[in-house]
Amino acid sequence: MLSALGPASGYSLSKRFDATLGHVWNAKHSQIYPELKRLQAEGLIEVTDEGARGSKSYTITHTGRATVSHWVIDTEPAPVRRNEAALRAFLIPLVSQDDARAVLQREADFSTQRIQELEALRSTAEHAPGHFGALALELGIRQMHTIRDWAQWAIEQLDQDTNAQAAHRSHSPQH
Amino acid sequence: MLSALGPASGYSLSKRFDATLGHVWNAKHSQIYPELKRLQAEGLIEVTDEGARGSKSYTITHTGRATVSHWVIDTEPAPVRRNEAALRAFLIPLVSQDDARAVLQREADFSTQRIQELEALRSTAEHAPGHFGALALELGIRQMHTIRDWAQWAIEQLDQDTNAQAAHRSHSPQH
DNA sequence: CTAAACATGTAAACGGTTACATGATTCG
DNA sequence: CGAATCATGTAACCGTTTACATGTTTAG
Repeated sequence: MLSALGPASGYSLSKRFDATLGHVWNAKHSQIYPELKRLQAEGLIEVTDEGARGSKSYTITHTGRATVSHWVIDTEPAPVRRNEAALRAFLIPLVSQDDARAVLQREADFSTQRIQELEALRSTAEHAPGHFGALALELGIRQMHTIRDWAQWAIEQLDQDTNAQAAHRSHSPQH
Repeated sequence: MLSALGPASGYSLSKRFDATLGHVWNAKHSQIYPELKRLQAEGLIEVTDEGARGSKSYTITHTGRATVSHWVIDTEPAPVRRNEAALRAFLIPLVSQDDARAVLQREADFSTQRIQELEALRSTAEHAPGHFGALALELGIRQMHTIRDWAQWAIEQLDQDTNAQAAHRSHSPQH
């Protein structure tokens, strides 16, 4: 984050996480402060200013920037292995048809809400095309659309299964 | 998993994670064995059979099944807070245009490969419509499509930006 | 004056991964 | 007979969250 958005104190990094990066990667202040010390000890960042109320401004070093670039370029994509929405989907057959519909509808509603929040962000200056976060924000929005569409599709599937079974019963009522 | 796919030993659960649920939620045997003991102590599962080589077959109890259903129905969706693809996207402006293109292309290629793997799964009996895993698999496939499409869109964006800047330079060459 | 915001830290606990460790059975 | 597979466990470590803890400055 220091490499992308410039120098900051632990406190303002924490605010940046809440505002900008939170939907992509998050960190609490209790993780940030020790991490800043560790990065400083490794020479990847340095204290460049000390302001009011004991605040310290950290700036990324040349080595630090190189390390981040290297990570971006050389890290190979890995499949996500913690997908809570999909886990619930996996277990859906355990619950009643009505409960299943409700669960999926809640997922769809939640996504709709997130889409609105993220699209509001998109019109801010920091997320203009070419800026840090613009690509990530676009991906976030698309992923929310995907979950919403999937949930609506899944509800239709449930209903079709029900109708198909009902139709089958009415055609062969004795079996 | 015991509630969805029936009784299993720690070893076979580990195999099931590798085969079926891995792309959604994963667990290693070192996590599974202690967890089975914990769930047993809480009365959510029980040992129903002891086979060869000291293998123990665990079955979900009535309470266990109720607990899982309750979790599925009552857990509200939470925004994902660890999205490595999006994090890389966020940091893309740090690297050169060529490197950026390569990173995005790798992401697209990786997704294409995953799509093929997951679609191969879809034609298996366990993933037929209405079965455990069918909805989750569909979501997984759609999410991979989303990343692939997004990466391709992002590459186009990069190229358009370059062209626009080149055009701008050629129209006002002195500035 | 006091509540909110600014600002920084530490400790305990938890979930998960990696590595260590052991032994039984089957297949070639 | 030896390698692969079946089968179960523990220990150390790491990243993260929750809770604890403290002090300063600003705005109403």
